[in-house]
Amino acid sequence: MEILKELKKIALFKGFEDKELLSMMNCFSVELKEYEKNQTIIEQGQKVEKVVLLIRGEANVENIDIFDNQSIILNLKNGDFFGLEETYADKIYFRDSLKSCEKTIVAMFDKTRFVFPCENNCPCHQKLLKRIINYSASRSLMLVDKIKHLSQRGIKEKVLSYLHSQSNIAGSPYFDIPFNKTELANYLSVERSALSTILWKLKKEGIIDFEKKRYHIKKTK
Amino acid sequence: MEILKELKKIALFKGFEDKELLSMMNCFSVELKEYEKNQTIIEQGQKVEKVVLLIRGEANVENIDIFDNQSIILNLKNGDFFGLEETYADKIYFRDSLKSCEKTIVAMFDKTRFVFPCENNCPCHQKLLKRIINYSASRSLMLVDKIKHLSQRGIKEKVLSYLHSQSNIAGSPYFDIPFNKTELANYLSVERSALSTILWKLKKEGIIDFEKKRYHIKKTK
DNA sequence: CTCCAAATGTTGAAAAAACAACAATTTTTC
DNA sequence: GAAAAATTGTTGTTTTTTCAACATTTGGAG
Repeated sequence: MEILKELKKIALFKGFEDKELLSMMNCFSVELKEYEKNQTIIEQGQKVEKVVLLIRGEANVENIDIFDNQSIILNLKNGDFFGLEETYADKIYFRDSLKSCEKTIVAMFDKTRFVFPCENNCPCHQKLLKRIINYSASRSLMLVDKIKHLSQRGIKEKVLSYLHSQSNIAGSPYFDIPFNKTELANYLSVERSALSTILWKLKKEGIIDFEKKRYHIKKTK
Repeated sequence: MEILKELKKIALFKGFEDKELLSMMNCFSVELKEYEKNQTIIEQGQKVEKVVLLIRGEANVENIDIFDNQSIILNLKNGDFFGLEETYADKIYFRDSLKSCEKTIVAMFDKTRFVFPCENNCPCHQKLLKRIINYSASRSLMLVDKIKHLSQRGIKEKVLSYLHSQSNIAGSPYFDIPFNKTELANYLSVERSALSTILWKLKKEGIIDFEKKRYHIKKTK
């Protein structure tokens, strides 16, 4: 079965046997769905009924605020969840939308299984729970990181803060980021054209280098 | 014992019996500590060895960034954890500091117990785990909220986004916030004097009202 | 290959925020 | 309750960002 291979690639299911995965999929009534580029997977305001796991592709968590402006909150890749926090925190409605950036495959999990583990006490729940906690904790830390970037006063500081953090995650001064320039401006919540100007200024000053989505931090600080 | 009464007030331990609490405290080698105003409870860069639970008082999560600027990431109250995410995400060092804003009592939990539940499979772990997940998930959602405020382009939009969200949490147009003006500016990462000007402008326009830490949203949108 | 659309870069003017310095007010401390 | 310290408000100047409009480049789709 094709899907099992995909699932096993995801950190959350590392080391799971085919049998375990199948029982898990049955237990959570997993439903696979496929989306084209720029489709809405979950709409802001919708009821929290499913937990979405990105199997393949890429999607953005987006929000329309009280002033009717749209912003990208997060970028999700395969292995990422959407709706996990809402489920565990007993939220009724989604406050953000999930939109595919490209051809995307997701697994829809029945939310109730996350809240009430199955009667037959299937072992996958125990195993999963620990990983889910780890996942949720990591996500929190990532959000704190984003807060740190957004808290920077100027565009220069914001983008350098972000690039340093990406470099740390990659463990190298050379790294790819998941955004093009327009999306990066959106992520950092700054004017695209101003970001463009500043990136080139930093390049000319020999502080960074970039080409498409690949960046290089030449000078630390 | 005084401490048991304090613990029972905390949402995390609601419904726990004295016996359970005592066994839990023993199991986690809980150590109580008291801090005066403006003391450093945990210093950025320190090793993650304890999980801190605020029992009484108030503390800020603060960070000094790569440009040596300090900012308040979060404000913690009784019932809030510090270090939980780092523990579950297997981080080695703290990337933020925890500083008391007033006289504060904290419980220091041995981190290893969070990672490896005790051999005797004590029931408190099971019970706690579920609540910890709920806590962690709620925190994530709160962080996403903060991101939404910081993503606003102008000071006016930032502060209104924050006040609306506080009003929602309180479930009323009248509500208290945990910050004075200086701290609010810090939290929203804007210039204090500029924030002051804008708050008064909003007041004169009849959009909001405020007095000390109490605010009132008069017009929605 | 050509055309079209999207992404990216550039510029100048307008708006907003930061900064700095100081006045007024409130809170704390002795 | 007076003095000191911290918080808050005010103002003018400087700097930065946004905004708007357009040029250039890139990346498909046919």
